[in-house]
Amino acid sequence: MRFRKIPEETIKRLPTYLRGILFISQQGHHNVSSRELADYLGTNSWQIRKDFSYFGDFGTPGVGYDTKKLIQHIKKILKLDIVHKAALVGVGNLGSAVLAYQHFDMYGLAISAAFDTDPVKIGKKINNVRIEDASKISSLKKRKINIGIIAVPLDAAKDTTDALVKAGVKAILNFSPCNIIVPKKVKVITIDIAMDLARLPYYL
Amino acid sequence: MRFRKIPEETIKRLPTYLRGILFISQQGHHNVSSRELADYLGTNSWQIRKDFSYFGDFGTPGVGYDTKKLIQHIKKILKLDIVHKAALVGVGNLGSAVLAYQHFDMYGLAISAAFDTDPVKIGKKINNVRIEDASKISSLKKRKINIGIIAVPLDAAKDTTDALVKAGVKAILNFSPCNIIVPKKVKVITIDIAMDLARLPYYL
DNA sequence: CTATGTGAATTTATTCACAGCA
DNA sequence: TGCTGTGAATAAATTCACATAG
Repeated sequence: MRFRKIPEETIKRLPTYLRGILFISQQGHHNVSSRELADYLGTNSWQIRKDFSYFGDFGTPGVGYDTKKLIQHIKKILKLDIVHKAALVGVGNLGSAVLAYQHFDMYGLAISAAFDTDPVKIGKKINNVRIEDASKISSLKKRKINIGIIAVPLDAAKDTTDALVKAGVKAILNFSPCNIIVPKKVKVITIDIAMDLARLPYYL
Repeated sequence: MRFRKIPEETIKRLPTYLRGILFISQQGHHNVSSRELADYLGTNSWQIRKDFSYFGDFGTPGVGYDTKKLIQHIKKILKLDIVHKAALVGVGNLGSAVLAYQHFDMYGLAISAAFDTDPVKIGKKINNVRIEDASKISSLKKRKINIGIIAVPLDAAKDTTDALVKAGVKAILNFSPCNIIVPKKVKVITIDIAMDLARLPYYL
């Protein structure tokens, strides 16, 4: 294996691969070929082999990949080998959905704090997470939580972003349909649901 | 202007551009330069000009783009110039969030049907949409609704997909963390929230 | 003089095709 | 023989640089 920088597009695909391999592993398979994984995920085998080739020789020609080893290695690359805590801001419909979402733990992710401004919600517990007053976002620094999830209404997005950045958050998942402005060292991934839905008619 | 195929990546950016131009237009500006739009959206001006160049000469050198014309034209390309009806399946936390989402109408999109299997939910109204029994998905064909949104739990995703396809749905927004299998003529866009969150630790 | 539109250059990603190993 | 790993070929997207138009 030759060392090379892992392309951004490969990084984007890794979580999907991880999901697929975890599933196949749970089915009791100790090995998986690039073809099998590709069929399961709806991709093609050469893409998978190329992607895997960026970070090591894991496969056995004629056999395939050791699922356990592969899971460990992908987790390591994505830094999912240690548990990360995330803080949710905005416990409305979308925020509640995120809190209740069942599929984070397999990636070593846990939402361990939630904030809202609504006095009715503050103090309540959802999925074992107590909702705190949004003014307490600053406490994230002490609690060593450096991932934030923004699920507040559009007009509160800017202030929420600023509060998270001030609290030392280094990565943000943003559900607001807007460009949030952060220092360069902070990574933002935006999921704009309306934008993806708006793209569908084009393909009709 | 020279005719060329619009690249897929350009199509993906168009809804964002549309959002930005709509905002700037609502502020009372009749013109916008590629630089202004780029600053607002957090991108760069040459990307915007290149993207726009694929579908016409809209700009006036020295001035910029006419916002009204640009909005109309982008809507036309994305086929958002006519109102599209979408059907939501699964009115849990996430489904409710999607139903309550305020940002669809500016794209000419309306969720006009909702389905669930829970008898407690069936018959209730959320955001003026009555929740119907999931067995009635087949009625979408008659109602000329050809966009589906899947917000059901993972184990119900396959059956829901099949029901939507059978009902003549031609485009699907899928929130389930799985590869749903559809005929080639059906377009699927998957939003896997856990996958995007799982990518964040990598950048820490 | 300002901002568009676009060829050309560059970078990045995908696909192919096959050598080489179990 | 079956499947990996990877150079090489191809395709696609981004970035630049500048001629051109108002």
